[in-house]
Amino acid sequence: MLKTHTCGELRLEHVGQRVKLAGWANRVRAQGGVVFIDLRDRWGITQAVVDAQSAPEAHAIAEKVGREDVLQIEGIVRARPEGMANPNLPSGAIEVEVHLLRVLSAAKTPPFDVSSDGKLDEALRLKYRYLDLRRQRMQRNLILRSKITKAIRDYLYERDFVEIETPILFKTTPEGARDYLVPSRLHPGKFYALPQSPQQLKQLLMVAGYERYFQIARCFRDEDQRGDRQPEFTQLDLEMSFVEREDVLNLIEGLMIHLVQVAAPMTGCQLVTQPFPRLTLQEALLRYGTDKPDLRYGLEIVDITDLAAQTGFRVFAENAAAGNPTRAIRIPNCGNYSRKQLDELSDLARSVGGKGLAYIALEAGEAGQVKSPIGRFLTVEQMSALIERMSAQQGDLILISSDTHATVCAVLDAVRREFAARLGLADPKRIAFCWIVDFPLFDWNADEQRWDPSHHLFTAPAPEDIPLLDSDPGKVRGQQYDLICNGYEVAGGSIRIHDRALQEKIFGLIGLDVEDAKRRFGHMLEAFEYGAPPHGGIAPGIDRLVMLLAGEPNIREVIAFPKSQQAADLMAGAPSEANARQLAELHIRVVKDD
RNA sequence: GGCCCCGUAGUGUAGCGGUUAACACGCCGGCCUGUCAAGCCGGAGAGCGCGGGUUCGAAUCCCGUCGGGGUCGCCA
Repeated sequence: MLKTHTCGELRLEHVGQRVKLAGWANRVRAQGGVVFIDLRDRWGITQAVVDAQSAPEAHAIAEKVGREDVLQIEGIVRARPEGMANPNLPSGAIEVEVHLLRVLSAAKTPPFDVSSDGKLDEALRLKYRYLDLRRQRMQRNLILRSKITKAIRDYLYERDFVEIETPILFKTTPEGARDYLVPSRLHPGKFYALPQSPQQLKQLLMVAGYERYFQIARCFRDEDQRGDRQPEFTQLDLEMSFVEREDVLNLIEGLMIHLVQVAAPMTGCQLVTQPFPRLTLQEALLRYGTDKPDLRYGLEIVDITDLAAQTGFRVFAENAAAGNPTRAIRIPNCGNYSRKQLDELSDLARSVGGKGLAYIALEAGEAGQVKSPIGRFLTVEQMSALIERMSAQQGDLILISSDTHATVCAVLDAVRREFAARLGLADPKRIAFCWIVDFPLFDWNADEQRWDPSHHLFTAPAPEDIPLLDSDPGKVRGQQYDLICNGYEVAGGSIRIHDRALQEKIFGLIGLDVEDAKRRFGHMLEAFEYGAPPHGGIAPGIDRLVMLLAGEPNIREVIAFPKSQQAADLMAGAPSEANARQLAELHIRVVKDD
């Protein structure tokens, strides 16, 4: 080894030892007769001291050392002189008196400062990702990710799960997200698809009798990017046989609590509540306006449809008559908002499809006025009933949306998140999980005049709702569950259909005829005829989970080599053109768009 | 595909119709034996992503385009 110790481990107890260290020059402070070099490796920073008197050769080299040069030093660990310790450095009580200094690899001046976590242009970070990854923030995040992955494996191996790999080259499934296709050289005109998730394969592993399977699986979806969505991402894919919903939820809840404990020493994250609250989808929409509520803060939605219906404000009355709701959120201590600020909130509402946002501002103080553009349509009694319903006090702001259920949800969800940000309510160190259950099995697709699966094709209906499949499919609940954390969906799963007849019935309802179904899923249907156990599973998104545990705002921060929003690798320059020979072998002709 | 924000020395920013295009860090040279965001002195380095237009005059205004980010659609 070129080093006897890491740059993070030397302490007072090592004083007097002869050591070899190697790493990068994090910062260099030349001070005439003595040069200080902060030597950095994955484990930390140790100060090397090169003295012109005692080590003239090393000193001559040290004077020319630049940032990010790769160095090896040999010397003696010594306590720093009285008053010279650096309390900001774990190794700050000691330093290494250098006798020998070697430059193992000189570095060009890097395009940005590797020794700090300061703000940088995203494109620059991605172009020089290997330098970005040297920075402390990214080192911490990737090491955290590794610890989380190991903790997941440990947890599941302890519970007798089997880790099994499934193919990356698989079959296209027209449902769901857009597939990434891989042309076949041996089969002209045919394509593999990269898996959107190993969904079918893990169910087949249940048919195969493994009973408890998991995989840290790479998944691919050719859809537009977001801060929490990359074209390739990693799921903990998991499936169990002979289980019911409770078994899966309990297993995962235990795992998540464990992962927070694993991450906490590195990131200071804290679990907000356990056991995890459970909300039905409907409840989540009514109270938070979204199927992925952030429970780190309140700002809950309150229904005021009955009160609004009685007022003289036409929008409220007409909506109530049409069966549409009016709901509101109380924002504490924002009753002094200016007209301009309130107008901006209407813009926010419009940006998510609303027509506007009514407000009642209760100015602070004894003499505080009630300001509201709809005030003149309400009697004094109606106004006070509304204020009471909202539990509002002087100084509060009430924001009201009246529209279709879906629009009211969208508007008040946006309002809620906006004020959480403005009021600093979403502390990234706090981790608030909740389960969402009781999803409808189908959504009505008005364009195609048919039912679409709201989760996926293999989700089992709630047993008591099976009769409704014939009479009222929209009312059938699926045995589906989502795990939400801090406003992000971090896992989704379900109990699956293991009965061929029921599966065929579902195919029928979503407009797949028998021939179609056989062509696409014949292997599944056939497998179900050979003794399929009842089974179910879930797939937590590891990128999102690590992002949240790390307190990061997007998943690029926890992925070593992420793609840009245009799904490009800015470092290597992917995607790139294939040459004529490659294309010919693959039986591909590229068509230029106009 | 729509909407919004950003693009100025190596980096982060300022400048928003007339400036020798500014500041900090970094870089180069010098001084310095206890620094640790070292300090002090001196210096080099951009014509403002790219293309076009408006104007006497454009980094500043307009159009297009490229790149990055956010968001709606999309993501079973």
